[in-house]
Amino acid sequence: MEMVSLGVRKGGWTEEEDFLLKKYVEKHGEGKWHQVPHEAGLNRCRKSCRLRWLNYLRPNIKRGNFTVDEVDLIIRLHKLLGNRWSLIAGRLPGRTSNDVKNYWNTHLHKKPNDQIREDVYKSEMTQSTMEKTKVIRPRPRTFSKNLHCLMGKTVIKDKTDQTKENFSKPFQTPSLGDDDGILWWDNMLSNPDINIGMMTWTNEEVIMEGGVEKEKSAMQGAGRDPFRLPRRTSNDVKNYWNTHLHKKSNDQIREDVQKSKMTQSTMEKTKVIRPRPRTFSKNLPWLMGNTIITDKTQTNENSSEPFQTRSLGDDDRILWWDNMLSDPDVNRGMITWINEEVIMEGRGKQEKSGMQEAGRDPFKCVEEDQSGWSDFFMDHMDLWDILGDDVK
DNA sequence: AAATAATTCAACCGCCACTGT
DNA sequence: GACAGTGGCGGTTGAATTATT
Repeated sequence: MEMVSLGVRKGGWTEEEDFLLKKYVEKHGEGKWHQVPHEAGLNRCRKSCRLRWLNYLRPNIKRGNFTVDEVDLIIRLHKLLGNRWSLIAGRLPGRTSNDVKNYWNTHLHKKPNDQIREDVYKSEMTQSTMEKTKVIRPRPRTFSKNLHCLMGKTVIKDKTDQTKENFSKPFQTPSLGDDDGILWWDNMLSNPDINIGMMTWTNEEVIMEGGVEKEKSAMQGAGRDPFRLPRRTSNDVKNYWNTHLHKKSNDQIREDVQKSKMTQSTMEKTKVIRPRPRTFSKNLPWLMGNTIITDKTQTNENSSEPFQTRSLGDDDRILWWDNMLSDPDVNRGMITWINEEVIMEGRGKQEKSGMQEAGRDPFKCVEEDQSGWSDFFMDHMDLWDILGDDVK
């Protein structure tokens, strides 16, 4: 895992490196990343430092599963913005663009949207075994009909009937086949062309062609080149490699290990921080006999309070898990009025090429004292209606 | 229990836009 | 205008973990 290229460390970060980076950024602030490795005493490239800070060390990063509201917002914003993950993440307090991107790629990209919603909702219900979860819908906001970005638009009612009267209820997934349903909901179906059958010998031959040395390059090539193994995903190929082909070159691998032993022995052993697991298997031996205190469920009554972090005790084996969840300052609440303001303002200012023309962020923040501010606080139009209408 | 498949997510890579010279 | 340095972003990878067979 650990690699050294041109003297710069790669791979997982150690606690020591994290400490150095955090210490440096807290003292000098973000930015000037090219100086960070040298001045912080890190043998890392600037990009690696920046990424580690933004995605992991930065305060207020929100951990844990995405809520129904967050997923809802991701879907809508993705419909609006495409793969502009940083922009989408900017509307999800505490979430990083990497998290959003990963979530999209692993949960949302291949599933029908109604299935996504159902899954997330079920997941939330399951997680809350101690008390029932009340899903808090983002507060519907009202906007002036005179708002420049809304001029001439017809406001479409949310077909799920999520009105002011019932928005605190769990979201009702629109039934399948409801052709009067939410149209924005429908366009994210998975690609039916994916070959889900067994890996054939022919494909194996493709990989094996040319002998062991070519296996690895073919493996990489296949992962990157869709023409190499049509309709096979990189994951298919990877798993096939791991289970069928990898073992065949064990002798070669052992040789390589032997050869590299000399080099490895000179390398300093470091304690790499393992990625945090999202879920635990009930059968994990080190969890046996341990009591897990579940998250405090967020309800209407306590929605203003910070979440209670998971408490797993002092066991060294799970201490790191606790550490990763320990920041109580995370904004776990609903989308804020400011965020909605930002979205609306951005929509109004979009031009044909406005997204790029205006820089990477089409959403310009509006200061409270700027003109037009008060226009936002008006009649009965809610953000969801507007976004839903707009993305049709 | 072992093998296999699927999932997760931190990290890397390459590209692009911007800025200064 | 050309070039280099930098910051930022999205696409992708791959090890580890979990789920399923």
